[in-house]
Amino acid sequence: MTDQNGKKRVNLRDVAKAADVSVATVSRVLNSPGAVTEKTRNRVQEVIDQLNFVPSAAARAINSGRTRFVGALVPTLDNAIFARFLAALERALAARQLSLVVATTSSDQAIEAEKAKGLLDIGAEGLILSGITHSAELEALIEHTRVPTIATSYFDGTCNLPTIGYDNAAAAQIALGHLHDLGHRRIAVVHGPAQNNDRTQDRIRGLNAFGQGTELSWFQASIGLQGGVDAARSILSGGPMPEAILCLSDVLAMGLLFGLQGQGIDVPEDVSLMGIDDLPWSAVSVPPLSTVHLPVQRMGEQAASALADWVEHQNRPESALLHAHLVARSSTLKCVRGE
Amino acid sequence: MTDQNGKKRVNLRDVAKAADVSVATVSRVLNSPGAVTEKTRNRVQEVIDQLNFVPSAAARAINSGRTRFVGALVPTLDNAIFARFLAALERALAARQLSLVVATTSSDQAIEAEKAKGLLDIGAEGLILSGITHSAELEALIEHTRVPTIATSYFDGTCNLPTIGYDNAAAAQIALGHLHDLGHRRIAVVHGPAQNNDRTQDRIRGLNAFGQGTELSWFQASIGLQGGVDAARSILSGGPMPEAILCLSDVLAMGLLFGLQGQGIDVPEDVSLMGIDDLPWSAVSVPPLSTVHLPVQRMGEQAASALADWVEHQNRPESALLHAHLVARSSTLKCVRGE
DNA sequence: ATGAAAGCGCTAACAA
DNA sequence: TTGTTAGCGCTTTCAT
Repeated sequence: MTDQNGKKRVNLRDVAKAADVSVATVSRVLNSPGAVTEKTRNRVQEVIDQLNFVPSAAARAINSGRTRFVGALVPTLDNAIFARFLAALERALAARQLSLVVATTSSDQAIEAEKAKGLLDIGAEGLILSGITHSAELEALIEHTRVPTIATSYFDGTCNLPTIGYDNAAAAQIALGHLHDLGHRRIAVVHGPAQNNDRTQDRIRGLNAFGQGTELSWFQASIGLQGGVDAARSILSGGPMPEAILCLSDVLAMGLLFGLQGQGIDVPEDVSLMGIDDLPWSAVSVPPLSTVHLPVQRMGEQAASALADWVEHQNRPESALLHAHLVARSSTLKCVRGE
Repeated sequence: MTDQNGKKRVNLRDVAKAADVSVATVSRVLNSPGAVTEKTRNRVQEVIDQLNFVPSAAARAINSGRTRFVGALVPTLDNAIFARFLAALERALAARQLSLVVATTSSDQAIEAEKAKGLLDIGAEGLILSGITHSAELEALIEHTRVPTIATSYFDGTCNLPTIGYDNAAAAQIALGHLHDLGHRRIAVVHGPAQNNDRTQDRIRGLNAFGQGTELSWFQASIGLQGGVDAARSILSGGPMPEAILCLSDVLAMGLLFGLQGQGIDVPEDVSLMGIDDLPWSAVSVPPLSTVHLPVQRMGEQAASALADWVEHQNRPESALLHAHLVARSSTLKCVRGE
């Protein structure tokens, strides 16, 4: 291979020649230094440094079958929750000498399958997915290639794939439980598109199973901040004001907060507001947002170490449940009925 | 190479044998289909599909020198401005059959250099950097390997590297100009750590050059939202209230907004507030934030196409200046002096 | 402990 | 148009 400029890259043979050893020996000092005399090893290493030799990843991959990179498929980078997850994932992977190739799916299973195939085609040794619901093609692809794959943001001990994540239904129930404890019963629930999002579906399922005399009204918002803002309008124009609003994500809650404030509604005096995620801004908004903390950073770290271990030592990990917990701040207040 | 399971992957030879042609012919239908009879081509293609053959990226890379991926180095994923940029970049690269490997630098030049080297070692064909200030090692690395590299978020026609970005000094001046037009003179400027951030340095430089009777007081905030919140406290306790506050990023402005509101200060009645970036939330906050729109999505697209063209056709791109523009919303108000 | 040599899967001359 | 064959840079037996 020649560089784009023209002078060829230093290769094993060059090093071997310069160090007056065989290519095998050079290869050894690279891969199993213990199998080489210290004297030889030092000499070779010196030449390597001097010649600025970097083994070709491609050639190495072709022989060892290892490419040292994995792929992650997330719905979007435009939501801090995924960005935070990926940041932690990338950091933890890098510590294990693995690179991360990121692909976004726009929550579209067809795109997801296509990009996953693309990642595998270019040699990804493992895959990180979001959620456990995927297209038949993707499932077949994983089944067929047996590529180490971990589903995240979702916990399901019975899933074919190892899952590392939280119990979304429980997280939603924690939120609703908090509102319930404060005495709220008539609660508006705002969620994003549930169609292709099993995390959202699960949260909805969790709320429906909650019971305890709660009276839930449902609002589906479009994705992102603006969806929350619009939902505020829907809620305000859609009959009596609920006692509390539960958003199934912090981004939505932020939109709601702004939407309500824009209409002169005070949170939490006029209505309690809750989110799920615990993004950085939730701690500092005015009022600070009560929410359910989802341990996405830990999820990133655990997914990284589990996938690394699977890829390197064929240890298929067990699913891991990460605990979500309530973060009660001041956007929720005890319910005072009949003013 | 055998798969992690054990059955070996289908290779060119298998296909050739099954289709009863030579490996060269199979290679041709893959790479220059025009050079093969339609009849042969179809037959081979059929076998390829049937055997589910996927060419080995590593083997291809070793011969062609192409790996079809590039690396991007950003300070963090934890700021929407970079996440948005990367999202656009990834999308545009994918459209050109290039994958994106993301690495974060924490705004540390040593980490940046190290990760850049790692990316090159694994075969990155091109690099996207943030800003134009980098460690000597990284500059030497780029110089030496001649790897196509584009600096973003910064425009500098005289830079060694092609830059694709906006004029940070001008962007800051647009913001200050807006405040000036509204009659504000005593203005607090809040910026993040400038040490390793040439974008911030440039914005500061731009403001210093503005003149026109403005009286700037400077506040350095720590990174992120919390930095903005803290800065609000500093400003409030640090002497007379300024007429306006100019934040050198929207994240900081958001922190400021919350910090001020938390102290009972009304924006924009008590003080005008401005940001730079134009993140999604800026349009919907209460009040909506006046800011300077930085075209990061377009930057992602342009960087992708420029880098792709460079990598594929050795066309080194010219630097491109993307225009930032004022987005006046309601967080800024005409200055009323002496109440 | 070291070396020689046989591939890994593919591309690209060169021949036919 | 198609086939033969020589590598690409490395790892890995198998000898020595």
